[in-house]
Amino acid sequence: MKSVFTRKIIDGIAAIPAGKICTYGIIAARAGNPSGARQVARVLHSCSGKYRLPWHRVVNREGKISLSKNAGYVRQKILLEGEGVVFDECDRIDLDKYLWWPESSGD
DNA sequence: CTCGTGACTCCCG
DNA sequence: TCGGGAGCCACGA
Repeated sequence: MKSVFTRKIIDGIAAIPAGKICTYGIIAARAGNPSGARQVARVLHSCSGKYRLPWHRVVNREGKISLSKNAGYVRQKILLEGEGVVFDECDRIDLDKYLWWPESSGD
């Protein structure tokens, strides 16, 4: 862990249940930085190779995968499909159905 | 310590 | 409505 902010991001991602997804912005906001969506991505990159996080359950605001075909887009899609997540004709995920929200801890 | 970057997001044209 | 540009903030060198 580097900082609490990063830690919260990791914790938030790790808290995403299978078959569900979350967006960078939400995780960043829950971590304490609504504008830190990019940091989430950064953390993901770091954690994906260091920790064991469900990075594949994290998508952008449109519910789509931000990765490139040559990056890991295919792998992420496969992983999600393997968890029961389905993609629409636009390779998108139904945020209304699969978008999961971190625990508000009762706020 | 300073500079650069990035799996994003929002706003203006 | 679609497209491009700038902002954002933490982490690595």
